Amino acid sequence: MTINSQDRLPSVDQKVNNIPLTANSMRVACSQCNLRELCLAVGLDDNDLHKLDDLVVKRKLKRGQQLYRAGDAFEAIYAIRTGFFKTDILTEEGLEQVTGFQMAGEILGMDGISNDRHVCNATALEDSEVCIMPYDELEELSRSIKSLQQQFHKFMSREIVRDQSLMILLGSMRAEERIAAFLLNLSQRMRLRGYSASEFHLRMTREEIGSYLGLKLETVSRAFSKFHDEGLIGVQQKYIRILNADGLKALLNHAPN
Amino acid sequence: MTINSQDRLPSVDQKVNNIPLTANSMRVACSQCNLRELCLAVGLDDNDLHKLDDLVVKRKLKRGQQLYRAGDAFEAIYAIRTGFFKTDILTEEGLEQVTGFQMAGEILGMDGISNDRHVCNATALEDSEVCIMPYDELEELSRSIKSLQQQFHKFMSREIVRDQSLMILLGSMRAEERIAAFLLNLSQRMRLRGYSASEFHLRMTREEIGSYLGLKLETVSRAFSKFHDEGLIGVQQKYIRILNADGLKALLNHAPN
DNA sequence: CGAGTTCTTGAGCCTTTTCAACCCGGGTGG
DNA sequence: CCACCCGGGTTGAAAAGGCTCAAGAACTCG
Repeated sequence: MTINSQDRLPSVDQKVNNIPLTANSMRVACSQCNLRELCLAVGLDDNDLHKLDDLVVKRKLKRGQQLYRAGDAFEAIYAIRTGFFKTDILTEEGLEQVTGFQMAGEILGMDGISNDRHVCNATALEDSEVCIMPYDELEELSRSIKSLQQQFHKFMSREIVRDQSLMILLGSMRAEERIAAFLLNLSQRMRLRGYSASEFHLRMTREEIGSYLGLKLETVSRAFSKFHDEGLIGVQQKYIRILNADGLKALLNHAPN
Repeated sequence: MTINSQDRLPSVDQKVNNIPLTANSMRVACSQCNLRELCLAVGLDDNDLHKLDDLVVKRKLKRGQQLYRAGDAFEAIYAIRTGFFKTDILTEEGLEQVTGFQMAGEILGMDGISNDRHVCNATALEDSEVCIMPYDELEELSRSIKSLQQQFHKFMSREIVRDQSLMILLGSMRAEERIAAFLLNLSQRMRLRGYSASEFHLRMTREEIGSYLGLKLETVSRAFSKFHDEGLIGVQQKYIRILNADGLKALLNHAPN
């Protein structure tokens, strides 16, 4: 069960062959990517897609490998082709705090633009593959391709909005609400990518979930157990089944008290 | 005590007179603005500054007025010339959560880019003045002026980074740490603008502070009182003096336990 | 000057954390 | 091949931090 495959997408594939896909294994064609409707390439025509192709290079990462670290010089942003990442920040006291989990089609690294240095670490939580988009070139290209510019701005703005909903979660929800929201959000993003929305493997530990949600791992574990007992979800370690999505949603709408 | 005045800035003022500043009171010249070193105009040369001038229009707001509301069509972003704003979101349950406080030189409205609708409300907390920058035109102009494009991207990225540090605050600090961090952050931003970093008026209520920091207003009040008793700050309602900034900082670095 | 906010402070309660013990599963090495 | 080890997960009991509720004080604004 993979991403919405090409049948849904405009048939640009015939014209693609002027790009030698095989010659350099690191080369990748946005025009052929089945994620292009999720990614920066949305709305580009064939011609512009090829220009984007020219600056994108691919990189594979093993589970546990870091794509970039806090403090690294900022050189590129990254689109996830396959796999799963977390971003985190080491606080002054040395605790890590997870700031996000990212999956296919999402963009990593935009935090680095502000100071020419990355402010967080990005780590692959499973074997993954990213498209490297050198920032200088992307900036230049987006000056000449209006829809690329617009798309890029939308991605940055979406990141801002995403961060704000996390702020709301952290600022106003109680533990079980946070966890319900987290599961529903994951489920929704899986669906968007054509995977099952009702069962999936968590790629992160309870501790990482807790860090992301501002909770301790024990609290996460307890909430999972409680939801399990109530028949809302099935839990076997990292394997999760959503048994009653409406029940989870009800936890959210209900005022904390 | 106003913003760092023009002595620090390049003397572009002589050439500015081709723009009739007086003719239309709503017209405003970035080239003459003493905030231009903080704002989108950073790094533009005279020529480009004038192009930016052409698209910027000014608007005044009284205390309590809203600049835009959640759901409004997104048409422009706004640079604050003078005054003080909050942004907030109404959650489904009808509670408002404050997502930020903004002051002179900061940009409002970038959340709207992602969906062509604003996702939060922006409200003036004192009489204020903003520069309206119609987004379509700004986008177009930033395709032709590289340093404007770069500056704009940096502002968006800075917003992402800012949101992430708030996430860390909300996710890993205890009440007193949050409040110490909040005061130090305000103080720092006042200093950047040439105001006193050690005494200022809070423009927001305890409830708004609490909402922003994920705390109840009583908790905010208690922390203020405690800091006061410890000689860290002076508090008289909204008038705050920072008496021992290092003492406040020490609260942060100290691991929660 | 009075009404309505906003702020402060106290007491008790509730949620989440802390600390600790234990379990489970998968690898490793004897 | 089994014993052991170790990281990750679960569960319980006690402690703590922040919240709720409530009353009263201080300030603001018409």
